[in-house]
Amino acid sequence: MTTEARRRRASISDVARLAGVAVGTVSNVLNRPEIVAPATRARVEAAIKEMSFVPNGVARQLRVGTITTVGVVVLDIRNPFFTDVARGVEDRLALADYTLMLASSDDDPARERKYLQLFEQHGVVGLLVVPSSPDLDQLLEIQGRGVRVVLLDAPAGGSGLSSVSVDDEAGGALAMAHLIGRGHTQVVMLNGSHDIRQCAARLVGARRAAAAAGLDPDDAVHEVRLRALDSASGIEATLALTDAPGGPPPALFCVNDLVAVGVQRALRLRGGTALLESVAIVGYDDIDIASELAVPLTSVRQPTHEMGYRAADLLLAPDSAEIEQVVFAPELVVRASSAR
Amino acid sequence: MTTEARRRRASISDVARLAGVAVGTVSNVLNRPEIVAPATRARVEAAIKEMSFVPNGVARQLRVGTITTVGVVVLDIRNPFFTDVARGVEDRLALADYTLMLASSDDDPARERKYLQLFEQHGVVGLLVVPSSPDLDQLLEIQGRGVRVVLLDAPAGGSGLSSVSVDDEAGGALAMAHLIGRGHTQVVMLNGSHDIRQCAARLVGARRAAAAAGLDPDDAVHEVRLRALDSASGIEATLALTDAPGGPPPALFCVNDLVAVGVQRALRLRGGTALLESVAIVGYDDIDIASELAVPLTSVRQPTHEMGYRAADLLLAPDSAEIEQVVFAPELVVRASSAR
DNA sequence: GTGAAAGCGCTAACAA
DNA sequence: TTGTTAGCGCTTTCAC
Repeated sequence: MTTEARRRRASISDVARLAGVAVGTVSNVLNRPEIVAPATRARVEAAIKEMSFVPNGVARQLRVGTITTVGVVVLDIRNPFFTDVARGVEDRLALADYTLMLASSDDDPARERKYLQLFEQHGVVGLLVVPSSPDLDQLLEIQGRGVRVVLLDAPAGGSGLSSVSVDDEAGGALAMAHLIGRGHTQVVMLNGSHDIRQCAARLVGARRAAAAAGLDPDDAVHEVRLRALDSASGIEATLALTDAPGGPPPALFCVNDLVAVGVQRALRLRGGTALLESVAIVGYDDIDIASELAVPLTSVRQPTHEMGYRAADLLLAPDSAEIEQVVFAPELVVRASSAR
Repeated sequence: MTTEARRRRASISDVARLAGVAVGTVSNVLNRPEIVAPATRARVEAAIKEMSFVPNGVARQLRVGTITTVGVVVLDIRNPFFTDVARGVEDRLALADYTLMLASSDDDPARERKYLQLFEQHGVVGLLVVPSSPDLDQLLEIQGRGVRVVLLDAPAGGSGLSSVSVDDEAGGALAMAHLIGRGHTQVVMLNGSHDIRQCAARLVGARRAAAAAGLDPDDAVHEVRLRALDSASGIEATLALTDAPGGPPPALFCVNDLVAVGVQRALRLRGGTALLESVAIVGYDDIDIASELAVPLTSVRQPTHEMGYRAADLLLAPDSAEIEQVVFAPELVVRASSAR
């Protein structure tokens, strides 16, 4: 009643008092309006409007226990690959009238932990995560507490988690085999940290393809480690390579398209279109603009939308605590960057 | 104690019982471990581990009332412009040890409503939103209930909300003036729905620039409405334009770079590089790959990261319920697509 | 059809 | 230092 009363958000009991009914009745008009008498209902609704009352979802959730939100944690929100996957998740979730909340771990296990904890504490019904480290303990624990967890873009192996991923070794092999088919026997792979599973696996695949072609993997694929998987790192590494005594390598396999974009920029910076056209480049992800680059990019395509969709599917599946591993196959899309 | 007991998640009182202490003590080891005796603390910690207890964040929040999460709602999560802004937000938030949760409204006011409601019910401390409609009522209401709200990429005008935006009219004018400077007196603007403020404003700016150059706006800028702001729509519209009697227009102003990417693809589809090089194209946003397209794209750059950072700044500002409008200036980046 | 009251899991006084 | 207890705002029996 004092002026300071206006500071606090109205609660259900404030509404009840104003309408002259019990809190239970207000709750009823909120949740089962049909069972309350029209007259009281009108009174309550008026009171709700009057106080601009919004039910406290936190309290509701505490009482009811569940919520229809799914948390998604990806490595990098600026990478179209992940947002495309997220879109697939969202599309599937929408069918079931669930909502999605997204967070980006930035490849940092500490941030990942934090977000997982945050989501769990918020009571999400499930978690879709692109793990930033091979350590699945936290996820296993979370699953143990009844939250449904599905690994995204990483195979769960025998860990006890469901997962949806793409065969990265196959993708690496596809890229390397293609380059070898074009006559390259020495390729530089611009790769990320091996702590990132995808990076390690793509290298393994590339080496396997080299071996399969009768080459010595150690000689055929030379790895350069990037400190991040974006175009800036691609520029940096390519500049260094180009300025080194041997000059730029004749063939480059980039662990993702963003890096390849940086490579193209750096090559053009140093030697214009001529230099750019003289090196074979293969990227990974086949993001939207791969086909529109200065030199359209050969890339390994992954079924992003489908991955997200399928992962959400698994998440939403009937309680059958069935653990399932879905592995999609990548596909090589050949364009000018490697096809001269 | 029965087998069914393992079904439910352990609560603080379960832990207390197992450790032989009071719930308050468990709460203390959780929140102020230093004030509890080492011996009891050890006992409690053992019990916590034993039961794999995770505090119920929902209950905590209900009790404590607040939380350090900020909700961000953007129009399209796949548009790099928005994710770059989100990154700016995140960087600022991290400084204050706040976390960000992201959702995409997909330009759909109904979805926006839903997410805003979800975030509010989850008790976020603040909301950063790129509004999908000019109707700010819901946001005003939310702010009225004590949640801090800052508009992103839209000026709040006199509505009573704070906002961080870029002058879209100026951006449209920049693009148009440039094209006029290149000798074009007829430009087609590939635009989105005028319900999207940015789209409407950029057109206004373009017309203003035409008028300023002594041209008749109605004649100089011909608008084509896209149904979405992505490359697919750009392709579709450009194909239609190109196949029409007059052929493709000599100058195109795209409301964003994604659309411009589609334009380039469509032109190449119809007339190869020759056709592509014959039309002047200006995009908007200057996304990362604008400079790496087949024909590097002239584009209007917006300070994305800074926008997000500043918006989060406003959100986090001391309770001084100061309403503030920040407007950044756009900048034209000229590249080959318009510079022949 | 409506009211009263218990309790979801937790924190913060306050007592002991 | 530790225990007890009152509520945070809501839903849901169970009476009336």
